[in-house]
Amino acid sequence: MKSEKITEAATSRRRRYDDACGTAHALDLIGDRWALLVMRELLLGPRRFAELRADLPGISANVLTQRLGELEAIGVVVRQRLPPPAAVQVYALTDWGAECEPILAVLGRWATRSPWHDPTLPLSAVSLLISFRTMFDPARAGDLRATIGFRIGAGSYRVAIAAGTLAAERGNVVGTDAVITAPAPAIAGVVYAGQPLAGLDIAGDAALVARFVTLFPLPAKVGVTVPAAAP
Amino acid sequence: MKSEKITEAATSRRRRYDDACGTAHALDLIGDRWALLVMRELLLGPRRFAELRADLPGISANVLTQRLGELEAIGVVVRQRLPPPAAVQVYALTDWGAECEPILAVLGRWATRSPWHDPTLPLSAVSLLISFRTMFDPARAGDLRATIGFRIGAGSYRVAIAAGTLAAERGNVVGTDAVITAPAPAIAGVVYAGQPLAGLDIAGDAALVARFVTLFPLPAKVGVTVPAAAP
DNA sequence: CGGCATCCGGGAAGATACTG
DNA sequence: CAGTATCTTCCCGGATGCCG
Repeated sequence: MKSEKITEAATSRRRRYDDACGTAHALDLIGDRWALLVMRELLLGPRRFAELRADLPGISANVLTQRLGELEAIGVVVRQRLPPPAAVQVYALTDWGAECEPILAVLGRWATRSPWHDPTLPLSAVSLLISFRTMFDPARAGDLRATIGFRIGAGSYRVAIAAGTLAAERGNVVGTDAVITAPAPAIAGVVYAGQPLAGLDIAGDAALVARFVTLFPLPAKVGVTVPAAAP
Repeated sequence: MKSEKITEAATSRRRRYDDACGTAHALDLIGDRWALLVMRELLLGPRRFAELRADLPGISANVLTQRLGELEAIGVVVRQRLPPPAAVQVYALTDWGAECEPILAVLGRWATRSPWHDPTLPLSAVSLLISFRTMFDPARAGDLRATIGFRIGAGSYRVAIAAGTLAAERGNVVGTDAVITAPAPAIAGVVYAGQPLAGLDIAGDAALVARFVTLFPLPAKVGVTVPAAAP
């Protein structure tokens, strides 16, 4: 019964591009609305249904259920039941699913050039951390070596910079050089919209944080050359 | 009047993600059905409406009209009227629009690992040429230096390989070391599905073509570990 | 023929309420 | 908390027709 559903969802989708192009096939697999954003929210580790719903503003429960089922059917997401006592169900990316990160990175970099991109909209913690991976500029970091902890809502994360590389992951903040406690949009406002550092709760090396927030330059906006109608 | 339509289409779309994440904004801009594939068809130069429709199997005229209008409104496509005598209208990518190529490349590479990817489906000439850019393996090319011409339907293209780089563009085939005349799916079948070279019409250096078709290895398929239902 | 508007049917997405 | 059921909205796709 379940296997029928798997093959049905994976192979005989109603609306598909009949195209050998890999791009078209990718869109057949993960081109549905919300699909890529669900995968984004799983990039830093397994999540529960309610967490996903809370961090995907505007998704409805039935659509989330449907997307998770389809992503599971194509082998991008697996459903895991944690062992007792915490016998809750979580969703995780498969290895192949996790390989979607370059897709998110390239899409994000392309879109930050858009004249309509608004970095002050709501933002999930995972989005922020992944954006650090995407937008990190090794040249600006130079030989900086530091770790910074983040407390965002109920979650904690750590970012390590060393030898021109950046690692961002879920984890506790003990032993980091500085700890930032703030909502994700507030941090994004400082890093990506030039808002003052004063809005953040910073513990530890404040000078380090002041430098950290300069390591993620946005590409130049495309000129507002939207073709106007000829008079 | 036109400007109203522009701001309407670009800023007040009905169904949008309220998310500062760059990926989400990219999907707001070019996440609609067919949008990326329309951009793909323009990557090798301006095209006319009927050409686009012919190379996007299954798109309907009104959807193509709508997509082109939206892509124009956001500044990704421009409409050009060629000067007389060939006073026809063509659609072209803007500079920003052309920067979508890494998106197509990354999506395509990710999807070729799919167990359901079928390289024998229909394929447009542009898709094939762009796939050469995406899948080219410099290590396999070594110090090969060659040019190959393609006659696909009514169009002609040329691929130049030198110093471990590949260039693929529209252009005539004169002066190339070999010329392949065949439909795009037939060429794709040889390069990506291991079909015999015999099916292609080859003029010039046949040994070069035999090597050329080995320069585009596909990544390993993901194991068929689609989670089965527990018995 | 090229491009666009309009109408219609089907189906996916969105919102809300409800259940184990 | 983790979904399911139901209803509405609206996008996609196909057909037709208008107009240059």
